[in-house]
Amino acid sequence: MPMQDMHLVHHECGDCPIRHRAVCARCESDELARLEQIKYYRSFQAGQTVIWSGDRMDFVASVVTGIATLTQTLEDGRRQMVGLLLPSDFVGRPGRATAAYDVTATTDLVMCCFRKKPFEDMMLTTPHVAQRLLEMTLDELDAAREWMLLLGRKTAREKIASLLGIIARRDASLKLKAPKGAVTFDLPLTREEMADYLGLTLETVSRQVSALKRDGVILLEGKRHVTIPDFDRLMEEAGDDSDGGMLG
Amino acid sequence: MPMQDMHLVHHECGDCPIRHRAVCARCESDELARLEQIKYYRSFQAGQTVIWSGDRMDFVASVVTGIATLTQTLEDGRRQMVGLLLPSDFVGRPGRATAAYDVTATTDLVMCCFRKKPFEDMMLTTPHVAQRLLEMTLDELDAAREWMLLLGRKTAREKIASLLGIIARRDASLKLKAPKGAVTFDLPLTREEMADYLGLTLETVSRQVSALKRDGVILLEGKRHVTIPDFDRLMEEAGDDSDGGMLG
DNA sequence: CGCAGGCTTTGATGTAAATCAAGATCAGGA
DNA sequence: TCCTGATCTTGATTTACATCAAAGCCTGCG
Repeated sequence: MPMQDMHLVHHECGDCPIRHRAVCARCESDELARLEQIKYYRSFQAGQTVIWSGDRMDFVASVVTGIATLTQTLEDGRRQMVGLLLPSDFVGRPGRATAAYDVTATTDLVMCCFRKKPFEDMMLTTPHVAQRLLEMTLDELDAAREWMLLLGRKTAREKIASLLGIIARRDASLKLKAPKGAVTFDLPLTREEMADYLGLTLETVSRQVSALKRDGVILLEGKRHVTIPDFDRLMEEAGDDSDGGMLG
Repeated sequence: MPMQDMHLVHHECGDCPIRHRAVCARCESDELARLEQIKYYRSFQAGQTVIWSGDRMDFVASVVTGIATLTQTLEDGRRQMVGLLLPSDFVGRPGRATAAYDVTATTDLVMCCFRKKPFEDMMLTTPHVAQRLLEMTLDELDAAREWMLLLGRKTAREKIASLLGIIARRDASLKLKAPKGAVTFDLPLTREEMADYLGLTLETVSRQVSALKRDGVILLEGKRHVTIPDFDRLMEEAGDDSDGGMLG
C-alpha cells in the first residue's frame, strides 16, 4: 500500500473516498471544506451516456464506482475507445468548455462532480491541486502511449492478452493485492467494447478469447468470468517489453 | 497570432524564445531570472539519440530548433513512435527519475534543458508554471488520443493523409499562417519513420504516398518536398470527423 | 412456458496491408 | 568520375484480420 493511499485512507473522506485520491492527495482541511461546497454526485445506469463529444461541459469529475469509457467516432461510424475510466479516474479538462469525447457508462456508474468554474478558481489558489492533476495527467499520457504501441504494432492475440492484463492489474490494485499466481475477475466489457478498445472487430475478439482459452492461458466461466492461472504467462502473450527500465 | 504568443514575443527572451512558451507563458521577471540560472543548451546531430528508455534522466527540456521523436519498442524489434517533438514541445516528466521512451533527433536538434531538481523546486513555488505544464500535458493527451483513433481505425491512405495534414498544420502555425489553399513543406521524416509513426511498413507508406500523388491530392518534388494544392481535399482523405464539436 | 432481443461463437470468404524480392534514385566520398 | 550505402519505389505473394452469414446461448418478460 503506497504512502499516498495511506494518507488518503486516514482522512475523513465521508462518502467520496475517491475525490481525495483524484484531486487532493496532500490536502488541508480548509481545502477539503471548499471542495465539499462545490461537489455533487451523479448516477448513471449501464449503457447511459454521460456526455457527448462537443456538448457543453461545466464540470470535472472523478469516478466513484462503476466504469465509464471515452470514445471517438469517425463520420462513417468507426469507433475507437481512447480511455477506460475506473474508480478514482478523473475526467474533464479545466479550461475547456466542451467535451472532447463521448463519455459512456459501461456499468452502473456514480461520479463525483465539481462545478468547473469554482474548481478552476480553487486550482489557482491551491497549487498542489494543480500539481496532483498534472501527475495524474502525465500518468494518463503514459497509458495512452502504451496504448498507441498496442494499437500500432501488436497482433490481435497480443492485444487481447494486454487488455486482460491491464484489467486484472487494475482490478487487483483496487483490492490492494498484487497479481502473482492466479487472478480472477469479471470482464466489465462486452466483446464489442473490447473490440472498440483494441482496434479490432468483435468477431476477432471472440476468436482470440477462445484461442487463449483453448491454449490454457485463461479459464472462462460463462462469458465474462475470467481466471488467469499464470499471470506471467499472460504477460508473455501480451508481448510487452519486460525489461521495464533501469538500463543506465 | 494568439494573444499568448504576442505576450511571449514582447518578452526579452534572449536566445531561447521557446522556453517561455513552454513553461512560462505568464512569467514575471524574477522567475525568468531563476529559469535563466538552471537552463543550458544541448545540440544533437540528425540521427543521434538524446536518451534511451530506462536511462537516468535528470533534466526536462523543450525543443528550440529541429525535430525529435519518442519511440517505444517491443522485444522483437517492432517499433512505434508515440510522439513527435517540434519546436516549443516539452519533454521529460517532473517527478520521474528515468526516461520512459527513446528520444531521438530526427534532424539536427537544439534543446533548452532545465536541471530537473531545481525545476521541480521552482514548480512548487511558482504555481502558474505547473498550470502551464498541465495545459501542455492535456494538449499532448488529446493529441495522443487522436492518434489512437488513427492507429486503431484508419486505413493506410487515411493515415498518410492525416500525418501530412498534421505536419502541414504545425509547419504553418510556426510560420504563423493558417493552412488555406496551397501549402508547401519539407517532410522531416523518412518513409520508415513515417511508418513507425503510423503503425505501417515503409513499403505501404511509399505506395500510399505514390497513390496520393497519382490522385493529385499532393504534389512531390523529389522525395521530401510536398505541396498540398487543396488542404480541404487532404482533410477529406484523412477521414476526420469534421464537425469538430459544437453539437449541444 | 416460450419467445424476443442482446450477446457470443463459429464458419466461409474477401481484402488491405505485410512480407519477400528486385531494382531505381540519390548523395557523398575516394 | 564512379562506387557505395542509404533511401525509396514497385511488383509478386502471403497472411492476419475484416466482412458476411448463420446459429447458439442466455435473460427477462409476456
